[in-house]
Parts: sequence; C-alpha cells; structure tokens
Amino acid sequence: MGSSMSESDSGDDTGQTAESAERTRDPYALGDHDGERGPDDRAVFWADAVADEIEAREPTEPVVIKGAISPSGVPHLGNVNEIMRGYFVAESLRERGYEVQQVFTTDDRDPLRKLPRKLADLDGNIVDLGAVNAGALGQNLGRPYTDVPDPFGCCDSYGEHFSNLIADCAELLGVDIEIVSTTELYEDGSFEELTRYVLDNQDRARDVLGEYQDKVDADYVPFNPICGECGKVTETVTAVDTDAGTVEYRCTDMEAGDQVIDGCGHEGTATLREGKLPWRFEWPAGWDVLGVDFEPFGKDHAEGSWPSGVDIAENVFEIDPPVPMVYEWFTLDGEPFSSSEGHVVMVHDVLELLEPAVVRYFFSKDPSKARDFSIERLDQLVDDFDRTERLYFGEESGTDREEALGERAYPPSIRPTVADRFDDEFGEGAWRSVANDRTARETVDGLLEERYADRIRIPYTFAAVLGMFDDPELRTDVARKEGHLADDTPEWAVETAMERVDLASEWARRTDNEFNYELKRATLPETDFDEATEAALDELADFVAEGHDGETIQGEIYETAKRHGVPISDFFSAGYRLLFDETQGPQLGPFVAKLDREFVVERFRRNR
RNA sequence: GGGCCGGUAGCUCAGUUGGCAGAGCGUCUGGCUUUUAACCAGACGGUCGGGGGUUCAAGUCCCUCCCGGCCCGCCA
Repeated sequence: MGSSMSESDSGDDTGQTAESAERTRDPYALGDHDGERGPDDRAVFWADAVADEIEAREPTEPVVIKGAISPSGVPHLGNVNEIMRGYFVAESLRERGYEVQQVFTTDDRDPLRKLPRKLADLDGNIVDLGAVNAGALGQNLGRPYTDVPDPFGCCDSYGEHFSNLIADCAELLGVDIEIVSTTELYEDGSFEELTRYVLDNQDRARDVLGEYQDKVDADYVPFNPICGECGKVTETVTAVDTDAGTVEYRCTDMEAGDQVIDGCGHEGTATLREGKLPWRFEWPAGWDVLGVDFEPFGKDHAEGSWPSGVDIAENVFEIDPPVPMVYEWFTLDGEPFSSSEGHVVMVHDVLELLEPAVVRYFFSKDPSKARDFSIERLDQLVDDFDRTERLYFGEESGTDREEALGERAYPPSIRPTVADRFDDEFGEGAWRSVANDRTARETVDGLLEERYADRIRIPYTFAAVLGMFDDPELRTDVARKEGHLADDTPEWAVETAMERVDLASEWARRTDNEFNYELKRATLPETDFDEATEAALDELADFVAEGHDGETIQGEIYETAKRHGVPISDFFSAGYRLLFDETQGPQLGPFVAKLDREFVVERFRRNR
C-alpha cells in the first residue's frame, strides 16, 4: 500500500488509489503488505490479512461476505470452503467491531447438465443414482435446478434439496449464514434492473466479455431465457425489447460437455425475470445486488472467471469488485473430491469422527496450500488442534509465530462450541446468535477465558483405546486413573472430554487401524511365547478363574510377570496378542474382568 | 504450448524486512522399580523438488528444469 493511500482516505471518494485497487484485485495477494507500515504490520493469520484489505476500503455495515455453490449434487467438505473461509474473515471483522453478514448464494437457476452418479438424502447419506428414479430425473436435463423435482420427494425441487444440505453443513458447524436463492433473485426482480442494463448495453458487454471468450460474437446476447414450452434454459435470443421488458427466443440445442441437450424448437417470448444471465455476468451482478465486500473462491475461478468478473464489474456495471481470495482445493485421502463419483465426505460424516471445533480449525489453515483431508491420519489433525488450544491457554510454549497464530485462529474455531456448551448462560437459543449479537459475543468470550480454559482433552488415539470399553463409567474411571481427569474436573469438562471417545472409536472402526481392537473371539491368534511366558499365562488363567475384579487382576498381571521373570511390557503384549492379535490395547485387567470368564481362562491357556 | 498456485524431517505442517533449518506426531534409548498405552528426559532424523545466478550471507530474491494441481473451448 503506497503512501498515497493515506491521502486518498480523506478526500478521494473512490476510496482507493489505482495502486491499492490493483493490489486488492490480485486474488492471490492475501493482504501481502509492502511493508509501508513496517514488518510488524504483517498479519500472522491469513483471515486478519484479508480483513485488513476489507477494512482499508472503509466498507459500509453490515460488511457482506459471500460464498456460493451450485446445488448440483452432494456438497462435500471441499465445498465447505465457501462457508468456512468466509467465516474466519467474518469473525476477524466482528472482533474489530464490524457488523458482518455472511450470505451464500445457491446457483439454483443453473440448468441441470448431467446426472451425478451419487446423490445424498437430507440426512447426509450418500445414495446411488439407481436408488432414485433416474429416468424421471433425466427428463429434466437443461432445466433450472429449482424446476427439477426433488428425486427424494422431500423438498420442493432438486435445487432446494441440495441447498438444504448446504444449509445443514453451516448449521452443523455453527456458522450463521443467510442462504439466497439465485432463482429467487430473478423471480423477485432483484436482478431485473441489471439484466435490462446489460441488454441495453450489449455492445459494451460483448466487447468486455469478448476479451475473455472467443465465442462472443455479434449475435451473442448476454441473457438465457427459460423456454415457456419445455422449461429448459435456452441460448438463442432472436430479439430484445427492454422497454417492454421481454426477449424473443428459439429453444435450440444446448451443449453440455460432450452431451447435447435437445431444444424443443419452441419460439416464444420471455420476461427479464424468466431467464438468467450467463455466469460471467451473473457473478458480478450478485456483487452489486448483494453489496458484496469479500468473496473467497476456488482456484478454478482464479484465472478465468475472476479477471473477467473484475472487468465486467468495473467496465460494464461500473461497480467495485469485492476483495477476492483464492483457496486451494482439498483432496480426500490423497484423491480429488468427486461428487459425481462418490469420493466425498460430507460435514455430516466428518462430525461422526471429529468435534466441530476441530473441523473449523482445519479450515483456519493457510488457504493457499493444497491440503489432504486424511481420514487415516485424523489423529494428527486433532493433536494439532489440541496443541493450538494449549498454546492459546498458555499451557504450552511454542515459537512466537505459533503462539501468535494460535491466539488468532483458536477463538473463532472454538467460539460456537463454547456458546453451545454453556448455552444456559444465554437466553433461550440466544447462543445461536453469537455471530451478530455483540452482548452474546462478550458473554461467550468471557466464558472462553474464564471457564472453557478448564476443558480437558484426551489424546485422540487414547480416546480410541478407551472406546474398547462399552461401559461409559469404566471409560471415565480409566481416563481418571490415567490422570486425564482429576477429582476436581468440572462435570461439563468430563463430558467434553469423554465425547471424544465415541468419535475416536468410530474413526478406529472405520479405518480399521491399530486402535480398532477387535476381540478375536472365534479363533486363537498365532503366538510364539517362550516357556516362562506360557507358565505365567497359565498361572494368570488360574487367577482369573477364581473370579476377581478388574483392579485386582491388573495388579496380579504385574505380580505374575515378575514371578516368572517376564518383562512387564512383554507380558502385557502377550495378553493383547491372545485377545486382539495386537501388541497394545486397553488397560488389560478391567477389560478381561468385563469378558465372560470361561473365554478368558481358555484363551490365556491357549486352548481356543 | 502459455499463465497461475504449490513442492521444507518417515507423517502433518510452521518458517514475517535475505541472517546458525523448526514444531508436533512417529521411531529409537533411558526414567517412572503396581499399573501396557500414558507421562518425563534424551537421541536419531533434512542436498529446504533438481541445477545455475545475485549476495559477506538464499528455504527466502532472479533464471531454468522436474513433479502435482488449476486456468487458457463451453459451462459453472
């Protein structure tokens, strides 16, 4: 930012110098300061850097942060970038006292171009296309998503079905967004003025877009009416009458990838509300209608749509484009997400494995880096989160940068959790309004510092081990005995800690990793014990046969091992080998005490 | 073919105006001699994708090449 910026702040009503505007048009810039205000000015957390850019433009409140998605199919974790990247910027601005609104458009007037092979019901279960009436769905190719019947029959349309799923994702993550249907923006006239404007200035529109798209020729009309006969989005406009507010069209064939969707040949008239702007115009039009100040988008938009969008915004609509930010895409277990092929994971699924705060934390990481969401290695993500949390509460020290980053990234990750956990501190359901209610924010931030600091985290992998115990009380007892819980740990903190056990054991089960301790009941695992170990096992079997509680058996394991000169850890491993065919496992004494005695005795004797 | 983003320890990543390559986990060793996992201490571990250049000094700046992804038709 040049020194001229400060001069323009006072007088220049554009609010920006060419230099600063140039810089904030770079979607990769992420608030890359030029050091004018010194190196200390550089924000450690990317969301703060973006917030700096937005603030420099002196936005009117509420500051509007937008995201968007096409409701074309399963909304996966990658799509959630649109919600969560904006969320962290929103929170950064709210912490500075700004009122911020997160709006999310569903591009539901876009035509259905092909049938995805996988869909999802409203509960977030992925289902095969074959599970619904694919034939009936196929009849709707070319029609706007909001005019396609919901294949599940539960919502008003296909578009609404998947928009609802996106709304659920935000809800599940505690993010307050307002969903705006693009179809509604057309139908209620919000887009009408801009549509008329574009059609009145077609030459300009063509000139600008033609710089980016070769197909824009003299016949190109930047409007796609919906056929009054077959309901498809058409591409051939034959006449425009903006005074009457109508266009005439012929319903011609539409190319969709390598497929062609047949037009019905109908010739008719449509109003400016009965159609849509092409995407390259629709995106900037949304910035204007919704007053968008910031919008994150995937890297696929960075080189094509964004530059043309800026050009169209400035030279056709004559508005300022929002502050942009590109995010890299995630992979899932090393492979790209694919809604149509079912290589996806939804927020609904992820929350069976992770606390919402950890999921939010995942999205607080540098957007410019491609990241793998590795189900196998979820324990690393959770450990990372736990460490950041300890850094935040000063329970552990790290590098200056780590501590500064934790200071900034942790509060927005945990805030909805804190509000939820102490919801009785708020009015009825008021914790949900934390985003925009200043009083509620103060309350939640106070709770975070004063009460949530006492939370307890059990390491994720150990939580998976505890999952071996079905009995909740036994889980808690073991956690307590291992020093994770103290006598004075508040009840809510015990609950918070123990909630992770179900998540981690689900993870162990799903990945079938070394923490998935499956009791090998049916067959005796292969073993290779020395004589001393075998003698010790026989003796331990006798002891178990007498009937003792878990605590006593645990002690006897040590005693038995000692008597036979078997190293303690080897003896435990022998037990785990016999029961699980593993070298580790849950605390052995309490565990075997819970099993039927005869099985344990026979197993320790290596009989079956 | 052209443009853009990324490539740092086995894994996940952090490295702010160029200034002695870092963390966590994993691994190994030792400690806690009745509580395996836990916890504590220590160690091992890197041609910072390769090569060249600028500089007293390069993970960081420049050039070039390699790898992965995206864009440069349409669509979104």
